[in-house]
Amino acid sequence: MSVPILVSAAWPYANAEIHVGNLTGSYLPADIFARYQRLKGNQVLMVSGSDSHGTPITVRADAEGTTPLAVYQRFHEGFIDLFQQLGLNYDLFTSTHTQNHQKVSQSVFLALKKNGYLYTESQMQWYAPSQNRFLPDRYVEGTCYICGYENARSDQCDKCGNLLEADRLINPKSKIDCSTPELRSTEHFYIDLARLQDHVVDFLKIRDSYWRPNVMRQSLGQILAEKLHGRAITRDLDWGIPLPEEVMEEGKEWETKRLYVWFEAVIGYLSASIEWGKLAGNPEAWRTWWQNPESRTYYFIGKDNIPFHAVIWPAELIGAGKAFDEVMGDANPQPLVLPYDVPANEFMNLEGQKISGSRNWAVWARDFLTRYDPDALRYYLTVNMPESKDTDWDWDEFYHRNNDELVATWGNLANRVLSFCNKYWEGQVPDPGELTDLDTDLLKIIEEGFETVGDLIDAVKLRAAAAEAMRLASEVNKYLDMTAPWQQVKTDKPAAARAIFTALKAIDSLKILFAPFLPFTCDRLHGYMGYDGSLFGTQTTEILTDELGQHKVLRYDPTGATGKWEPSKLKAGDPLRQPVALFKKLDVSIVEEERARLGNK
RNA sequence: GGCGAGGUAGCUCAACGGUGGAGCAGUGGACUCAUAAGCCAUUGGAUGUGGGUUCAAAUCCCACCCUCGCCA
Repeated sequence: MSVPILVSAAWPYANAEIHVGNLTGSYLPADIFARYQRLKGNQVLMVSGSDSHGTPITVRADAEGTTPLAVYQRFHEGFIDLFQQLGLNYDLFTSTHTQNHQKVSQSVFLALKKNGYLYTESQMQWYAPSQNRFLPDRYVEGTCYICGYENARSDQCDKCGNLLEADRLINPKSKIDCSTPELRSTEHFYIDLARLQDHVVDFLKIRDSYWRPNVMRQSLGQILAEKLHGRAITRDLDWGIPLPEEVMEEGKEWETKRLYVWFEAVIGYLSASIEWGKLAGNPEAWRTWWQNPESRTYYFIGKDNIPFHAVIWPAELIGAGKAFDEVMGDANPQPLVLPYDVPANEFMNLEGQKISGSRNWAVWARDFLTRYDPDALRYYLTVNMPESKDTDWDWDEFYHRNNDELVATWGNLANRVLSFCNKYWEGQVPDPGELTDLDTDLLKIIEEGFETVGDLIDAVKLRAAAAEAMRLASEVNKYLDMTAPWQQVKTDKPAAARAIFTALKAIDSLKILFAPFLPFTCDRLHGYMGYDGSLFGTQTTEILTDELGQHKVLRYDPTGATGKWEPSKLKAGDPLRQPVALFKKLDVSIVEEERARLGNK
């Protein structure tokens, strides 16, 4: 039975490079999970994209003297480059700056409106007559009316720390042109979360038994403590998604407003699924994951995003419901599937301190890959993944994990057995004759790994799953020491053949157990074991054009993927190839070299 | 100052109500197929401090101390 599984990975915000903490927080666990489910034969759809709207991007564009579009595109292309290098197999990695996403977001907006979950309200906001536009809070500075500090932001003073009432700021100035702004009333749409609260609480209670406690605490716990209240979903800005035409016809003032980025970015999971279907030539395909009660949707995110994915996004889905299909013009409207799990990770620190891009206290992923291999990074980030609490990236630990576990336990195991076999049986799997209990016991232990490792991945306990696979590799090393084929080969070659056959079969199985974590090296090992073709499909990029311009996407082509989550079927006489070491042993000097890079710009 | 997370073997972390574990490091040993890798044995612990609940607490409750983060 094949289950539809939607793997949603957090949308990286397109105004900064990706560091190792971002990877281990959401993108990497999503890929490991998706690869496992693909090997299992489930119907996997893994989607994400660049979050390309919002004030931080306009601020950066202003600072660099360029456009928000250029800022977003530069980082977006960097993300795609990184994800290819690291083997993150998105079925579609797109962007929120597409015509498709715009239409889907507007449809969710209209569906919420149709169901009565939107209302409008006025608020006072700084307006710059010199530019004919409203200014976001962080664009207005002035003198603090409490402490007299001259560069206080309009909403808050960095000197005395007080929250300020915008209309009492002394000598307000626009940060853009130093002109004097004035307060004007502006009207916005709000989502009526108070009226959706009961539905959201029911949704969360059903999932209480299997969600991570930290996620439950920040969703259900928070709601029960503080209640939900309406939240503005539009703002005065020109970079972002305009309101639907139906709304703009209601009044000219709506033409200058955009959807708030927190409201539309999460809709990306839905819009990307729809875009993927169109690209695959099946525009209805998205319904398999979004309208099928059997479908399971997983959202891999960092802890900073919990309220948006565990509360607000479900509220949007509940509030839109069948009306989404109606707005999109479908004759047989169906409700939308709510999140099955939100396995949010905590944060990864770096050498004992919080990662900080501005202080260059970070290990940048693309920079890392110029010196080390992707599987070495994937392994260390997996065994040190912050699944239940913050963890620490430590270069000395990276060095040890790489050399002592990846190289010594697993890589060396594959290498020693393949080399030995090539030496004495001329590159063929030897005929074992009849297996002894010792042999079948080992093979049984390894076969059980497909259950134990698989169950752990299913439960999104990835670090435990990787540790279990490594433990099984250790079992094979023990078996080899017990049988000692290097001695047997001198006195009893059939016995040596039996041991090497058994070890080869175990390694062939371990190759699959490790594949979700270490796809590059497992694919190479697949070749050394004599197979043609690869375990997984291939990644491709494409440039697409729509009314908003061009956007680059990363896609996944499953054609030619031969990997299956099942024990080895290797048999006597199968040909093998000459192995090359799977992993690079690192010199201890890298620890100090890498530490010296930190904090320097 | 408020909120949150955490303090378990030298290091990184599991156990989260029922005899304190793993990996690495350390020590001793046998082996040599392999990237001087692997294997066997073994030394390390008032689970931050003090109280409480319980037949039973690293685990639940309270106070305090320390670390880190977020907000201020």
